[in-house]
Amino acid sequence: MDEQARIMQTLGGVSLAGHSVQGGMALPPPHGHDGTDGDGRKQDIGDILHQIMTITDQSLDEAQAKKHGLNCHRMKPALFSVLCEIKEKTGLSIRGAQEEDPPDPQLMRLDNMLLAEGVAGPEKGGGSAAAAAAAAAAGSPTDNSIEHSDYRAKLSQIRQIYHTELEKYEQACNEFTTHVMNLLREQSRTRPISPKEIERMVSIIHRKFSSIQMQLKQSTCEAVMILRSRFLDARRKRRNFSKQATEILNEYFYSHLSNPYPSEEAKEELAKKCSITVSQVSNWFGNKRIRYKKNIGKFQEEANLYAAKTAVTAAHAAAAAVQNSQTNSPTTPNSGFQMKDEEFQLDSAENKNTLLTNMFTGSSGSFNLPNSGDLFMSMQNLNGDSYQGAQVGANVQSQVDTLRHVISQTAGYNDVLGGNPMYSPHGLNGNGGWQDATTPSSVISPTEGPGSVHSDTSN
DNA sequence: CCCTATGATTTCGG
DNA sequence: CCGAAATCATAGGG
Repeated sequence: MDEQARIMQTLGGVSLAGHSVQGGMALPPPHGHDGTDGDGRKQDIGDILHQIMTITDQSLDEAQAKKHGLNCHRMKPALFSVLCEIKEKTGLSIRGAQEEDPPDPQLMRLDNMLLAEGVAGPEKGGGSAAAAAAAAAAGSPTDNSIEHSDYRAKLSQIRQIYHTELEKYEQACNEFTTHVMNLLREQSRTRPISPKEIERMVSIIHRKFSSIQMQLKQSTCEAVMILRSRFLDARRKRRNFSKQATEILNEYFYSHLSNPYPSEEAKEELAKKCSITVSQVSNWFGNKRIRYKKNIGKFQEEANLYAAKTAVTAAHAAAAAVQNSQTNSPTTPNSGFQMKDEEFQLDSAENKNTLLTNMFTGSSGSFNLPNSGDLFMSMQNLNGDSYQGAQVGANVQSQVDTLRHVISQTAGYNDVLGGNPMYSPHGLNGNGGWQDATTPSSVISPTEGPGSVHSDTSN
């Protein structure tokens, strides 16, 4: 036991010195005890330790030979186990000092962003997808998708660089890790290196490499941001929609004035017709609603224009029927329809609308009005739902004049075609919202909409 | 260069 | 997530 303690003491010093190779040579044997018997062995141990300490100073072959010699030394197992014990003690304190790695929030943020941008995500086609997008963009006349494909091409470029770099880092990391692990494993035969320590070493290496990765991610993020600001932000440099698109949108808007909220399908259709996106349609209607409501007066002309236009369009469809049912007595148009007057005792203007509408709807059964059966809707549609009407009547050409005649003979209704501000925004209630089309209020004077009408936002 | 129109974005409420 | 409202930023006309 006495001897054991001595060895321990000696090794304690050596082991620590060996850790941060600074001893250079074995410590002198500790003093203060009777050491007459173990002198030879002490010499032995000192020799071994010296060899261990200086092993790195020697040439490879030499060291290899020496190592082998050490490995076969009779004292080796005992020494080694003691070294391990000591190491265990010091190792604990080291391990306690630096605990598990925290899931770096910065890295998480970068990862999330890269994922969101589609840079880090699954390879979903990669360049081929971009090529396809470019091809699609080239094929279609949608002008903003050209920029978009450009953006995507650049993005996929970034993505490619990112991936190759990442792969490179990963490979290097793995190589280095295995190299170090082999080294340590090899050394663990002569030095007390526990598997846990190897693990720790590996994790340190990984941390180092992941910090490099983070730099890569960081710069990739920056690149994406720059790209975004160059392209996507350029969408703020808006292009006005084509005249035709605006036309179509306005037609829809004014023909659904009582409820200008296109359904998803309607939006899609409008988007297709206008060569814009659905969200652009939504934007347009959002803007239109708010701006219309804010200053109805300003939109009167436009409203009348489109009302007239659609009325005329509808007229195309209806003209034929109108013509052969009665061309000479338009003042009593309800003769041929099953209208019940008592149900339509509204003010005269609307009554006229009703008459005309019923003329149209009654004579041409192909008017599939959204709320068919609802006469108020029909009235409002006269103002007029040309959406379906345009399709139905597109081929009728020559009856415009007839219809004009019919309309003008319908007392007072020539306002519609004349463009006078008689157009009434049905369905827009006084609170600044569009109410349900099925419960229309009485007509609001166009010049007395919610809030000031003619002042605009002169703030 | 100013002014208005207009498409897009942001903010806020349901 | 949708829509209202406010706001931003540019287009486009004079």
